[in-house]
Amino acid sequence: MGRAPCCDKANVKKGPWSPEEDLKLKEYIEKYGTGGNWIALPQKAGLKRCGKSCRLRWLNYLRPNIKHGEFSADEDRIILSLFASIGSRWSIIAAHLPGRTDNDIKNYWNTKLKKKLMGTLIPNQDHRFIIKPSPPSQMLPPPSNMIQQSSSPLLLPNFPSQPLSSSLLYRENLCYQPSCYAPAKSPLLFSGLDFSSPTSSVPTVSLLTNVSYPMSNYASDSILQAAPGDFQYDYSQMMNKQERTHHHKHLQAFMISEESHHSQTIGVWEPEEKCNDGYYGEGHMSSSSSSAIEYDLEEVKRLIINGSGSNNSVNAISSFLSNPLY
DNA sequence: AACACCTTCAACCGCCGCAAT
DNA sequence: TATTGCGGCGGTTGAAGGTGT
Repeated sequence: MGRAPCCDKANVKKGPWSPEEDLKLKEYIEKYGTGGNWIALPQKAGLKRCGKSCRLRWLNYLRPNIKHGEFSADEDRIILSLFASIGSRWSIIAAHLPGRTDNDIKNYWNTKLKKKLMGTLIPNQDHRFIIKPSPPSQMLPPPSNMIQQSSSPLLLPNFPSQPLSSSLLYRENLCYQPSCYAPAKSPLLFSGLDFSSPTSSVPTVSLLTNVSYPMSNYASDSILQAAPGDFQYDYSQMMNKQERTHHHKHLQAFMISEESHHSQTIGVWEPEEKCNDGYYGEGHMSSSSSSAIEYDLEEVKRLIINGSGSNNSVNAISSFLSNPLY
């Protein structure tokens, strides 16, 4: 049996809202609130609209302190960083941008930001993409054990030749996703990476992500990783249990050492099923390594708070945004 | 000026999670 | 435990305006 419609489709108005309707809705909500029942609201407010439509209109347009207009560079940075971390979870991203709605950010991403990003990539003959190199003056010296030592652009395997759908990067678990946002000049980008090997056990470098998930098909199963300057999100707020179980069956935590530029295993998480508080964190580390992750996460937090120059996430996005080719 | 194509973004659609029953 | 209904979310659509030819 299908669900009953939330309203009588035949008797509700659709399409753009008139100023009169806006006024009615605004005045009603300011006077009585939503009453926790959007379905009943339109009738009470004298509107021939679906409750969902009223809710959307209020949240995206009428409610106080909505910010319209151009997105700032800072907002760009936040969106990019969060998208790299959590994908197209617009409501979560919107929560980090006061005055912006998820719809706004989604539209902005789909119409502008994504294109800016694509503008930094150059397709070559075999449908791979390369990152436009930054001017030499901005290049940092590469680490000694860097896989790609040349000054030529970094090759990204199998980058989709189709325009990116809003959630493709996340959903396809593209291991090179963070590099899309990173300027080629970042040494960490190259550290210990072998993007070309589907079976490589070397995790991707999580440049912009906080603690990234899920990990790629190219890396070994689901790998959770952190980079210096990254910070820990409570992913229990971002994924439901089913998702977590799916993505984190055999969790491993990695720390990318900025000094040595190679991956270093610092702990292995127990399978998610064993977790009972819905939080991926210290409590679930195997005992032999729990202190390691605790210390490192604290260190990571400290780096963020102190802004001690190791904040690769921020630096990478800043570099990306300040790249003259951007 | 007229037409075609492109871009933007408000609004809709359908699905999901969760609380109430 | 199963069902129902609502709020919330992300993906998609299509009208309107902009731009190019």
